[in-house]
Amino acid sequence: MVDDKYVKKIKQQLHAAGFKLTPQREATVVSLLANEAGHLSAEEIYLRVKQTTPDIGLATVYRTLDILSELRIVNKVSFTDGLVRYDLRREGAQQHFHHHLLCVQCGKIEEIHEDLLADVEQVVASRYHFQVTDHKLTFQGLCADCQRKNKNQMAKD
Amino acid sequence: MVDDKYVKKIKQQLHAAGFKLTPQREATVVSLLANEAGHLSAEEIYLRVKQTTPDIGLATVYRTLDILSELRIVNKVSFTDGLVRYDLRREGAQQHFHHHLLCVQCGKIEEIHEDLLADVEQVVASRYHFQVTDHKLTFQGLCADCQRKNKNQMAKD
DNA sequence: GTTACTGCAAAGGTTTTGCAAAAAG
DNA sequence: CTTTTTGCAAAACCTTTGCAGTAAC
Repeated sequence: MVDDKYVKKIKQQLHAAGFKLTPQREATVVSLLANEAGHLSAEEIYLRVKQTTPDIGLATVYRTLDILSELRIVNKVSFTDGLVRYDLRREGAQQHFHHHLLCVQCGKIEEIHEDLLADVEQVVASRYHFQVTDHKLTFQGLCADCQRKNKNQMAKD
Repeated sequence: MVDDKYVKKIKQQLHAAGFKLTPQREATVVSLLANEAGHLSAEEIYLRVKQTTPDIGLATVYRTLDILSELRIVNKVSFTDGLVRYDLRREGAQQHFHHHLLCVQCGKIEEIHEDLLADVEQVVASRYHFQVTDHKLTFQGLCADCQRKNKNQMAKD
């Protein structure tokens, strides 16, 4: 299911940073890799990991996510519901160029894996003397589904 | 100190939406207007309002911020520390075009009041059929100060 | 007068921490 | 063997809620 190469690579990164390779950490990494969609909260990740590793504790998941975050293997993202969510940084084209579309009506979060900000980062660097290492971009609005629903609703009224 | 016109306008908006104009709400609005920098957490706003209105409660500040947020007078923003912060939406050029530069070293948050995303929003609308009403853009990296500090530090080593 | 609003304290939810036991290297 | 890591429970945190009293309209 999950590409073993990624798991190995992340294990190497952990090892290189002096962390021990415990089953709990591996299970968490595997679980993150298995979840394509991303944007899971710590609790959601915990529930998933628990399916394969039932005796893991929530605190361990938090601690593992902190480590993965520190090693820049996952990104912390935060919308306005006061919950921190975690995204795996994937290889290649997707790694740095990853934006969100948050529907204000149904709450769905879509992802864009396309670099829309290359030009903008240039501007920021030169005009504001700010050395950009990463960015977070979220658009709020209406997803295609909700636009359609609203149109149908209006037709009824 | 604070431009009275803005206070009046916001009071009108509250009134129009059927809310009562209490001293606590006015004090909160005045305090938000007095703080140019923005990005304050509920607690920070509470402490500021308390200076002029000592017997206000934290819950009231939360409730007021909820109302102001609902009326789109303030924006909720959230960085990765799990705290919700509030930004006053100002008039004119600044209202929709407001991005953040977060320094990962010193934690300072700078603002850009310039629309960098007009083109990008066009792309999102047409390519992803997503109707954008708002956006949140944060760049992480090193501010000019920290870049300089790091350079000096390296010279020493 | 009615209704909405307030402060307080208690409850709710998420995240962190202390600690003794267990496991990794 | 030493050091890190774990699970649990308790604590710490931010935010919301219930309620009786108060203030706005």
